[in-house]
Amino acid sequence: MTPELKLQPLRCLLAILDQGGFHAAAKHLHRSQPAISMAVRDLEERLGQPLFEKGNGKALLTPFGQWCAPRFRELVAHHDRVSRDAQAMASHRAGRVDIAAVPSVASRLMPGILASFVNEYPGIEISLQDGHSELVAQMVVTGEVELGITSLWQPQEALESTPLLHDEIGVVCREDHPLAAHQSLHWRELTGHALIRNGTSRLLEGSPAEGLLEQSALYISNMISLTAMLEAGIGITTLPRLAFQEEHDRLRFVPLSKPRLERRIGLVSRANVSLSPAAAAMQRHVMAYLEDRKT
Amino acid sequence: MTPELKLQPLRCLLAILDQGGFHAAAKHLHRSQPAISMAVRDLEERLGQPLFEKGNGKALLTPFGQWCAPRFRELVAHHDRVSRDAQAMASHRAGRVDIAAVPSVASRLMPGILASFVNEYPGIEISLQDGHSELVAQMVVTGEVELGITSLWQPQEALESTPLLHDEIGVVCREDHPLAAHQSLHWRELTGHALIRNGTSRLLEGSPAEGLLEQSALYISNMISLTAMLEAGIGITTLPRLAFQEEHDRLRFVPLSKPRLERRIGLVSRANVSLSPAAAAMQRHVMAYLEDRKT
DNA sequence: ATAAAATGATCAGGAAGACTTACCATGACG
DNA sequence: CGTCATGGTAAGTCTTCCTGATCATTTTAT
Repeated sequence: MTPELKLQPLRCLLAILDQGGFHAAAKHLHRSQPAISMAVRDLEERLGQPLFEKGNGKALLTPFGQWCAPRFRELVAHHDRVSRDAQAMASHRAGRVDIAAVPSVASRLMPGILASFVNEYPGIEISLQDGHSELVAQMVVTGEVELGITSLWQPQEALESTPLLHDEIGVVCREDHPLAAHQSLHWRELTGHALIRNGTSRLLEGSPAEGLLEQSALYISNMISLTAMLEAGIGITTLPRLAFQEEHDRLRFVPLSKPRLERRIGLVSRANVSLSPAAAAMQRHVMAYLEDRKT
Repeated sequence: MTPELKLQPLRCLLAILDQGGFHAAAKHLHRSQPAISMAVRDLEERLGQPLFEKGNGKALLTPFGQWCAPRFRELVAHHDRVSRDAQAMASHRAGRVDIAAVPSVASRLMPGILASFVNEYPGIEISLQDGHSELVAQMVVTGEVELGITSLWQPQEALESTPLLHDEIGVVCREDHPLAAHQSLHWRELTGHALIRNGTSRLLEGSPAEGLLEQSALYISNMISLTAMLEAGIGITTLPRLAFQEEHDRLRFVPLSKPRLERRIGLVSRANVSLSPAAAAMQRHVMAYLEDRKT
């Protein structure tokens, strides 16, 4: 019923109009002149009406042709737009990645990563949000974000993860605290000191130091508040090194050596679902960036 | 640089999505299944990115594919429209308009409009379908129809709209309902009465009467069912006047005066795309018809 | 007026592409 | 463990499309 108008003949028609003749159009399209003739005839047959006035030697549109031409032009333009956009999307020159990361990574690692990424892929839109590790994992599972950077808790069915770096756990206290002078600490040395729990405290769970958590009466989730409490000398806390702001001159970070604890930070994405081109580029970039940085 | 996307492979892709599998698509397109596979592979090669997830047995789009699919669908729809229009024009049927309208307009306004239109333009084919307001807008955007008559929700980028008329919102209840005797109503007077929500209830959102919706336990989308519920005295509802069938002798329409609410009905078409002659004629006709009718 | 040039149309042959038939690999299910 | 579904692959056939040569007609130049 409705004939299938192929794009090439339409392009021929438009080229004839733009270039002002069959021969010129042929040259413009890098085709031979008969090809143009045939394309036009094919179109005319499909539509059941002549597009060009016959008889006189010149290329002149029929009224029907005049009616068709702008629509054909629009259609071809539409095609080119779609094709170009898809091409741009496929080759990472456009697109969008949504990322979630735990706060420490978001504030200390991502700025550098994103700076070099936007430099390399200027067309890609990026959205970064932070949340605690389980929230990050959940956002990846639900598809709210495509990539997550978070603690590798335990292998989850729906997630695919790549380890990125190890982050050592240590004790944070004020510089004048008795523990501040140590080079490293055994967990027993913490007993008796007021311990403030925070969002990363669950990293102690399952280790010999787990018992310490039960003695702790304070839980502070906000990092700013936590820092203020530590500076006020209200107690000590445990943090991964990455989450400790090393610039703080009144606070000290002392690694826990027995047990030596660390969280493994990794890049997670949904399993069995391939990433968008933009997200794949981001994934490669993150991994390359951290690989470089290790050396 | 920009690959030439042929239409047939695009159709294959869409058929796979719509029919839910390669085999089903093949049957639908009267092709063999390998042809579909090859078409998809051809597309993927041109774009440089896979469109379908490999490995698992099911036909699942990659994110890139999900991004592409709606654009491809739009492009194919555009082609079909151009092809159909040209075909119609070639066969002296002078044209064709596809219109979508919200149900109230389709049932109460369009009969009169179309009656006079076919009288004036006997050669033009008309197709009218109805759907809720967002569906109408979407059909215009995708090019499934050229003209839409719908609630002007908020100005949309891809759409061009012309206001046609204002449609007052009111309360509909049975004639023996306590509210039926009023000439107009303040929204507070509705509290305590069982309110049935319907497809037009979102018109109350953002107004003082919005709170009423939360008390409502019933949502009925079908107008016939809604009328039956009202006649049974199960509750009251709000409707634009145009959606209320004035012939109903057991139901009453009482305007809401505080707040006075109205939906603006308008004629929408795609922006930056010229209408077919037939659609342009229809657009002029609709506007003239309603201008006449106001007086 | 006549030759020269340019227009588009036509035809046969060949290269490229698309479709089909037949067969293969894999995963779900009883 | 076999059966049925999925989609992927390979070789052969057929169609489509393009080219090169040639023709008919009109326009232009001498």
